[in-house]
Order: sequence, then C-alpha cells, then structure tokens
Amino acid sequence: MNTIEISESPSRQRRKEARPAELMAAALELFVERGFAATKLDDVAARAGVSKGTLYLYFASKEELFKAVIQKGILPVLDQGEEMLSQFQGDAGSLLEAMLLRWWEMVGSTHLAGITKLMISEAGNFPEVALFYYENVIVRGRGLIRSVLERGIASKQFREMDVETAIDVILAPQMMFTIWRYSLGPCDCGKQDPEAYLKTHMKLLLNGLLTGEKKK
Amino acid sequence: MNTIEISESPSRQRRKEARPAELMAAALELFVERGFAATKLDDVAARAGVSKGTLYLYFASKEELFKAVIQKGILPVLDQGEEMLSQFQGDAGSLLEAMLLRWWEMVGSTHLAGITKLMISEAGNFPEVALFYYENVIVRGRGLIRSVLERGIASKQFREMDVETAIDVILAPQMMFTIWRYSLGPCDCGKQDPEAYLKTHMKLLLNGLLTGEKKK
DNA sequence: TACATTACTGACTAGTCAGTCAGTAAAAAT
DNA sequence: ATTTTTACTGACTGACTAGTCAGTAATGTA
Repeated sequence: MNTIEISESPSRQRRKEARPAELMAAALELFVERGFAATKLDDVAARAGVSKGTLYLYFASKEELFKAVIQKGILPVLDQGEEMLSQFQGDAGSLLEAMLLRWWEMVGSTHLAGITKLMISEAGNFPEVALFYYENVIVRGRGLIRSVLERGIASKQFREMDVETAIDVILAPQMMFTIWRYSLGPCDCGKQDPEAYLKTHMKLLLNGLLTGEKKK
Repeated sequence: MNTIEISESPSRQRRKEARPAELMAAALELFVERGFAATKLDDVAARAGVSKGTLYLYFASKEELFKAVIQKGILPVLDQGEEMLSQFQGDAGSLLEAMLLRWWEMVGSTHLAGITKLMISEAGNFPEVALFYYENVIVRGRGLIRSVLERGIASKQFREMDVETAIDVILAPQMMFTIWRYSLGPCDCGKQDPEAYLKTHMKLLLNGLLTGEKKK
C-alpha cells in the first residue's frame, strides 16, 4: 500500500549524474563574482538547488571544489584549439582570426571567461593550482599562437618579429576584454558588439604584423 | 587656555604622521597578495609594526582602509600624467613612449602596480569603489592616451584609426604585464628585463600605428 | 515484508576574525 | 607636582562559516 512506483524516473537519474556539473557551474559563478574567500558554500549549494551536505558528497573540501572548477572547465578548450591548428587549411592570417573568434565563442562569450579572472585573483592563494594552470593553459595557449605566427613568418605573410612579445601583444587585449566583463565592465555599459570589437582589434594588429600591402 | 603649541619632538612626530601611510602600504601588499576577504587586519597591523587597535585609530573599518589604499595610491599618478601631456614638446610617438615609460617607473615597477590587480579582483564586492576607480583612473587614463593619438593623427604621424579600440590595444599589454607580476608571474621566472620588453612592445605597436616609413 | 542502498538534508561544532574598549605609558600643559 | 592629552595596546565578544554526521525518504532487492 505504500508506493505505486513510477517505472521511469529519468529526470532523477539524469540529475544525479549532472550534480557535480551543476555544483561546479554555481561555484564558478560565485567564485568569479565574489572571490574564493568571500564565497560561502551554503550559497553555492543553494544556487545549485541542493544543501551544503550534498556538496560534500561530491567534493572533499572548498579547495577541491575550486581546483575542479578550474581544471574541468578549461582543459577541453585547449584540446579543441590544438586540433584546429592541425586541421586548418589556409593562410596564417585567416587561421589567427579563426582561432581568436573560436576562442571568443567557446570561452569569451560564456561563463568560462570568468576562469581567467578567477585564476588571476586567486593565484597567490593557490600556488599549486596556479602552476597547473600555467603549464596546462598558458604554456599551451601561447604555443598555439606561436605556431600560427611561425607558420605566417615562414610563408612570408607576416614580417620578421620578436615572436614571444608578439604573442603578448595579440593575447593581452583578448584577455583584458574577457577580464573586463567580470570586473569593471558593469561601470561602462555603453560597450559595442564584442565581435565587431574583435575584428577591429585584429585589423589593428594585422596592420602591424603583415609584410607589405594592407589587408582588406 | 589658549595654547599655540610650537613644540618639536622630531622622531615621535614623524612616526605619528607616517602611521596611516605605513598601514596603507602594509594593507596594499596583503590585499594584493591574498585578496580583500582573505586578508586579516591583525596581519596588516603586524606588518606595519603596530597592533590592530592602532589601525582603528586611523581607519573606521576594513572597507574604509580598502578605499583609502585605492584612492590615495593611484590619484597622484593621473595628476602627473595630465601635467606631462600639457607640458611635453615633441612628436606624438615620442610622447606616447615617454608616457608609457613614465607609467612603468611610477606604477608598473612599484607596489602601486598591485592596485590594478586588486581593483579587478574586488570590483564585484565594492561597486562603489569600482565606480570611483572607473571614473577617476580608467576614464582619465584613457583620456590621456586618446589625446596623444589624436595629436599624432592630426600631425599625420599616425594613420587614421578607430581610436577607442587603439587605446585598448595599447593599454592591454601594459596592464596584463602589470597584473602578471602579482598573479601567475611566479610561475615563469625566466622573464627578461621589463624595460626591454616595453620597448619591443612599443615597436610592434608603432609599426601598426605609424603612417608610412618604419621608425628606428 | 524486511533489509539495503542511494541521494540528500540541515542542525550543530569548532575555529576564525572584524570591531570594541578599558587600560597603559609617556609626553605636554598647567 | 598634578592633570590632560596623545598614541597605542591586546584581551574580549559576537557574528559568521567550513566541515560533520545522525537522520530522512525514496527506491531497489531478497
């Protein structure tokens, strides 16, 4: 007489597998918004729609949750970038533009963008995670751009240059634009369309990078 | 009871006036290192060589201390920049280079550099301070670069360009370089001389900015 | 029916830290 | 010599929160 069981409980089942991902998404938002120390696990759990106890079923501590957010969030992006590099048919300038646009689609325009700001803010408190991030995101990311620049220099499309510095000059505006959204962005609401901005940025960069005649 | 005190007690007197500055310096270091929430006022006081009670003689709360660190630290720099702009005799390219170098001397190479990272990290938790920073540092700072670019365009030294985007492209590598020192910098010790880096960066930028013949 | 398992809960504890305040000590004023 | 003022101290408190764990409730299994 107790229960007539409903044979399929698909939502329940799906939820169970989704829990850690939901918790990590909630944690990312709050960590980015408030910083690690100022984020309460009660709030993380509440935003994911569970209690704090549940959080501890999936993550051993606040710090483990932090690590998981960083690692699981960003690594797939690098994998995709490296695949793109090996597959792409076309000139180096187009490849550079395609990569930056792809990065915008996958990271810049999503919540993952917050990881950049989060890592910068918290690197001092988590040197071990910072090292992981440095080796698996920064080094690999710079490697991607380096390959593109070297391909362009070899094909004479790009002029000779100090490649390492050029990587910084290319990546810095991208990163600042990303960080901006999660810091002082709310102060200047009047910013234009991000994709238009990226194109203008690319044009300015390329006019400094391209060999001779102006592009476009 | 009317007393006009003309008394000199030099070492004691100097210390008294220096206290708030010492506390702000200690606070800046720790805020930058650990973030606002993770910084303990006992540690700030200890680093300044006083007790926590003394800190509360000069600052009404942790938040007021934070505001003072940001405001008192960075405003003089903007004043100097604006004076430099109005005084400088020379072409726009040299002015731009001189300003970025001056900025490096006064901010980039000092502890003040940490304010950039601090503000980015904590903007979400202090919207009021963020707005102050935006209006008094970001807007004024961008205004400086805008003036230089417009001067250069008017004199035909610089090509026509989207000025607002160009400002970003110029400032972003500077800011990232600054932020880097206080976040992931410790992970890659093998960085070269900062001034050499800034020169290379300038050269890459100018080759994208200058009208025709290459400079230098 | 009885027992086991899975997923989750939320009150509780132990430790931390911003902010307070009664008190000290030494110089300055009277 | 006595009182006032200045500069500072550090033990204390109240609020807050990471992490725990005994318990609930639903479903699965024997």
